[in-house]
Amino acid sequence: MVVTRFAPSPTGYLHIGGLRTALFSYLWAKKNGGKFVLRIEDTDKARNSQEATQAILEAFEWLGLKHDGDITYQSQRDDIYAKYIQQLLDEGKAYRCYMSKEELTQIRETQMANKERTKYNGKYRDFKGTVEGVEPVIRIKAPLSGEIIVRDGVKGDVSFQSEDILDDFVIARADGTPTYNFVVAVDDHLMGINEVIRGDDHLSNTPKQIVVYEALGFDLPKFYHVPMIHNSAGKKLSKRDGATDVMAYKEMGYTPAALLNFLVRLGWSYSDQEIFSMDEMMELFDPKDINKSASIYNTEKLDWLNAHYLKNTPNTTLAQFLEEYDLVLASHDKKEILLDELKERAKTLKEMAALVKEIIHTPNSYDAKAVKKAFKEGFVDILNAFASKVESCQELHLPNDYHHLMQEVVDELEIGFGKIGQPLRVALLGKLSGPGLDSVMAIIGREETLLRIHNAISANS
RNA sequence: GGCCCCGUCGUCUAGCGGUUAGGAUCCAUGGUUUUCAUCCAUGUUACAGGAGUUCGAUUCUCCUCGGGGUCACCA
Repeated sequence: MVVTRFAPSPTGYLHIGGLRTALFSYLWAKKNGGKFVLRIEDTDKARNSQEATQAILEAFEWLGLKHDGDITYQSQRDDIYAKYIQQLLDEGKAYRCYMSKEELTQIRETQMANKERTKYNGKYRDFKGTVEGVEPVIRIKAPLSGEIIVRDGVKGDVSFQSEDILDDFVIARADGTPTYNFVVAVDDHLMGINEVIRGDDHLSNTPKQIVVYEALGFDLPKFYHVPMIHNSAGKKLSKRDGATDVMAYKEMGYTPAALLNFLVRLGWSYSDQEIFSMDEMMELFDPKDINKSASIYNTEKLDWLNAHYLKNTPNTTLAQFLEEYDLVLASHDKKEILLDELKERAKTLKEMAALVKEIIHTPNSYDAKAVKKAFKEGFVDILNAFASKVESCQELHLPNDYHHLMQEVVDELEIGFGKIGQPLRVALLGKLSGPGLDSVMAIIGREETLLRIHNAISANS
């Protein structure tokens, strides 16, 4: 069974890049009828917070990504890690190192001055005694030479020379807490994770983790290192790059379907297909089709996708989404006409909410340019002619009912459609752009239509 | 700097030795629409450079250049 995982450190909100690797992991597990588990990497007590964990969970909830089983918190597994550390100590695969931080720094500085790579010198590798007054760290015995090959499902086989990249790295700090590369390997194994999909910034950590796997006698999982998402400057996307908080996309009015579709196509493709429902993603996603190169984050396509999904969202769902924007449309008798009209025009839910408000609220001002263009000589007569038709007609419900009245005015006065359309538009909406007027009038109704026409005439003549 | 990864339109990408190098987005133009948007049509734009292998390289190899990642008692 395929078991994948998402393993964030809770130092902030869920970030767009993290969400993408989470999505890839989720899809791959689901496609294979496997499990997608969540592990919170909170071993750094100084930097992580409960709120951050909640923020990540909230984002998952919004997007409908469900993890399987209980969440694993690394902070609650100290005894497990201690056991494996002791095992390595007992087997002579790890040792206590009494080097002071000062001495370590000293060595590093010397190495840097000599333009050598910085590495621990192995001073305590074979040391058996103890040193008074120093709390030791525990280091793992890493191979001094030889080759480590990461068999990566995205990048192919990547070969590292031990002497280039390894030294006896710390697996437990002086205070006894274990370090990242150690716990990742232990937990991935213990949690049964056999397919690791993560950012390629971890590729160079992988040899270290392999050292841990091998020291403990664990089988290696399959690795997939997915390329970074870069900002427009070509650098790794970071929190400084503006909208990287997943929940910010909710506020901006994007739907989960659009965001997920956008992200799945960033670094992955399935021939020419652009639109993927969740079901299609689960059916078609395969990490072997992930791109090798980094992609630049650019939301133009997200806007297009969002607009696409809005057009194809049922009105009842749309009405629910819009409740986030203080719009209660459930009881509006013309909500179908309203939403049908607006979902073709809005790129985001936020925009759509604003458009709804523009229609249902009586305009309290008129755009100056629009007034100049539309309220030319004779407009009062035209509007009055139309208003009297509306007044004399009691049964007006559908856009077509209003359209007929406009047509009659146009025919009787022998004018073009624009002659009535422009002033009527400004009267109804306060500006020269917007949805079809017949629909607008059907939505706001006969009384409101008359009110807006009269308001416009008295304010502008 | 060492090590590692990457390099097709502005952007997301297809391509897996022979293609007029395809799609999407963006942008521009035209059409539809009383307006704006949608929608439809059309168009501009790409294989980083250089050697080699081959009858033939975007595709394989090497070098150069460019970009990125990583080098902690952070994760």
